Amino acid sequence: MASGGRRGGGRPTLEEVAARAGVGRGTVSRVINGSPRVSERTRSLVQQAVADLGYVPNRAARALAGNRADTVALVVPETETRLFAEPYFSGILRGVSAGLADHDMQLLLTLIRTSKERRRFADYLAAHRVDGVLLVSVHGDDPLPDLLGRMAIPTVLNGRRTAGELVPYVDSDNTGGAQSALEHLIGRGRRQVATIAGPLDMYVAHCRLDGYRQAVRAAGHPEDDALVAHGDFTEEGGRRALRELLTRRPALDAVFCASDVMAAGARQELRTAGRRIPDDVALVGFDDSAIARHMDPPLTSVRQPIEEMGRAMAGLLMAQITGEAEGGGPDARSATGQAGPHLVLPTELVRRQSS
Amino acid sequence: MASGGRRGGGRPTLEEVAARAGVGRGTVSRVINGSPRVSERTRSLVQQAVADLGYVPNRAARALAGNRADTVALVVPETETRLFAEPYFSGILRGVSAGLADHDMQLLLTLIRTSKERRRFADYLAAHRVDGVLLVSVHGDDPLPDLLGRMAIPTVLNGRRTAGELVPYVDSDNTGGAQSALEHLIGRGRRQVATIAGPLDMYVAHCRLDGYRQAVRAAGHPEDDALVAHGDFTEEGGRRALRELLTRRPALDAVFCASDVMAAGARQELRTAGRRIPDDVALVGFDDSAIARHMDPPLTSVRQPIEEMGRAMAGLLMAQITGEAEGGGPDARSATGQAGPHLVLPTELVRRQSS
DNA sequence: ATCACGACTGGGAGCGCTCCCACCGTACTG
DNA sequence: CAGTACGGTGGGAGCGCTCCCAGTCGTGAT
Repeated sequence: MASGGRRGGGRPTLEEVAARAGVGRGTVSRVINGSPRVSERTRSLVQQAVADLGYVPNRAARALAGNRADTVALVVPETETRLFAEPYFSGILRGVSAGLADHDMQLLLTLIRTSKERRRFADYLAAHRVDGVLLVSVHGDDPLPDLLGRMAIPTVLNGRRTAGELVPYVDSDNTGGAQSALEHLIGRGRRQVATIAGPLDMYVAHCRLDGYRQAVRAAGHPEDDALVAHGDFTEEGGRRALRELLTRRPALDAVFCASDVMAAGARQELRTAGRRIPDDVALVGFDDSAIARHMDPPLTSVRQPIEEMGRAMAGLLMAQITGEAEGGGPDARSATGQAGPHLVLPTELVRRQSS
Repeated sequence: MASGGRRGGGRPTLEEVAARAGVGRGTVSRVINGSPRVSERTRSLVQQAVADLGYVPNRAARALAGNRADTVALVVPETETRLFAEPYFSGILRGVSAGLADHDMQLLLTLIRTSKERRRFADYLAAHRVDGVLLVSVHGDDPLPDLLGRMAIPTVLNGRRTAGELVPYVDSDNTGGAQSALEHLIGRGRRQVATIAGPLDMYVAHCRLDGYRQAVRAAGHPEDDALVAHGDFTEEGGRRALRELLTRRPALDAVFCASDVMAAGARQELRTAGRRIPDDVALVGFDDSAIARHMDPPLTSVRQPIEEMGRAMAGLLMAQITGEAEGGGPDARSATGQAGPHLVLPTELVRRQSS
């Protein structure tokens, strides 16, 4: 009576498909998994049976027998509220999802709230619940990437922690993006271009500041540290930084902000100070978020190819999982403790009325 | 030596824990799953062994043997770009994740890209062995919820499709939110309050328009259909709708928009028309998104308790899965045509300078 | 002391799949 | 014409767990 599964009422099993096709279990498995060691005739026989029965392999059984999971985890530290307010996260998600779909991989989403959860997460992984991990928004001091490395779990970071990142990663060209913003500003005749940089313990902030400096130097402008202020990627930080800048260099005629949110803060402060945008001061942000489009005036900003980054992350991870050497990485190899494969995607300046 | 599992080298199994604790496999299982039919002494013995060995149950094995998955899927139609541009989605995600964490459930994220994928989705679910499904942003004509119902897969919707929604859902009080916005506007002396409603094939748009109408009526204002325009929740739609309104009722002194994005479009058009906000025309949006905070002037908007909605969805789903609602709950069966359990959470008006 | 009856406990029987080895026939080879 | 490769195939042996049925043991009633 109560034989058979209770829920999902009797989906066909491998064995049933085999019986129907008049072959053995092993053969069906081979067909399902695309093994070449099956004759064409048998293959189509099996495929017919699969179609007839509407057979779909049972993931749990597969995972158990195959010692794998067909699942990758996307790990997000929830403390990163910044992340959540932006389309950034959604874009990554989208790209990852698209990149994974081609491989019939599931996407497990893990928000890490507390350090307790972080510890528990290692156990999760240990229990073989995922074949690989994608890490979003890792800080320089995050032990997770290295932990994963030690456990030999394929990992890909979104953005590197330091210049010499060893774990495979996908990043956007932050330095280049900042440079293009500066070239744009300088090209339009701005002489005193200030910048509101992010906190330097974040590598991404470092890069953007670097791009700023390089462009200033390349243009032959004097390098003036008084034109550099730091924010914490928040609006309030942007406001504070702009007040500093205005105090130190009242004659500045352009500000490059390391994020749109800080630019929004800067804009408010500029208006308060009676400066017109872009007439008196040109403003450029970074991220090309919704804020940029809706700001008044609309904000020129550096766009990252977010969705592509997600897709690239999925690709890099799959390459690791399937063990391919993968010709995707331009220079680096994951061979011998050297830098793993990585991708740095180009950014693009989106010009709007603020500059 | 190299015997045992190939990857993640030999995590302890139930059997090993049993051996160490000097008990049987079944007993360990009982302890792990919190069965009461274990003596206190044995329990602590087992717990000690679990701790010593760092045992973590293998999900795949559990899923296979127990015919369940300890996993729920969050399904998002990717066509809803609107969803992705907003913190809405992230908020839901956050709430769901939090609500699920208490139950040790995994969150599987599924973006549905094409209608082909949508059709295959049933198989997908069956094969992937999901214990329940959370559906975000379902349209009125979406067959998925009913399909899931027929397959007896626990489901919770985010927002209902129609007034008489049969599938369990969590929604916010859209009608009430619109009402509070209108009361606010009318309370501040606005006489000709227009609205930019959403497309009426979306129930949420219906509700917000309803709230508008009810409040207008309650205030004793004349019901003027010329004060109602429709947008499609996009910025351009908002612009177009506002132009219509301005043509029909040049003397309007307030606009309630069914979304912040449409409000952003309306704002641009108002400015183009030389109307000052809020002096000439007060503007109120819905969603309290990032745009609202950064708009110029900052936009008064109706906030939904997004994260709580996510949490509530998780809770409702878990109740279904564990069977708490499956006979004892309020009209649990959706198959019988009764309304399933649901929750409608209150909204809150966030006042800013635009009104 | 005997019996019945719970409270606990051990372990067999799978869940549906992959892995892998033995095996089959056939087409070559020497 | 035996010998030797193979491409191709069937099915046994688990993967680590849950379910469930027999025990085993104490206890109270008779």
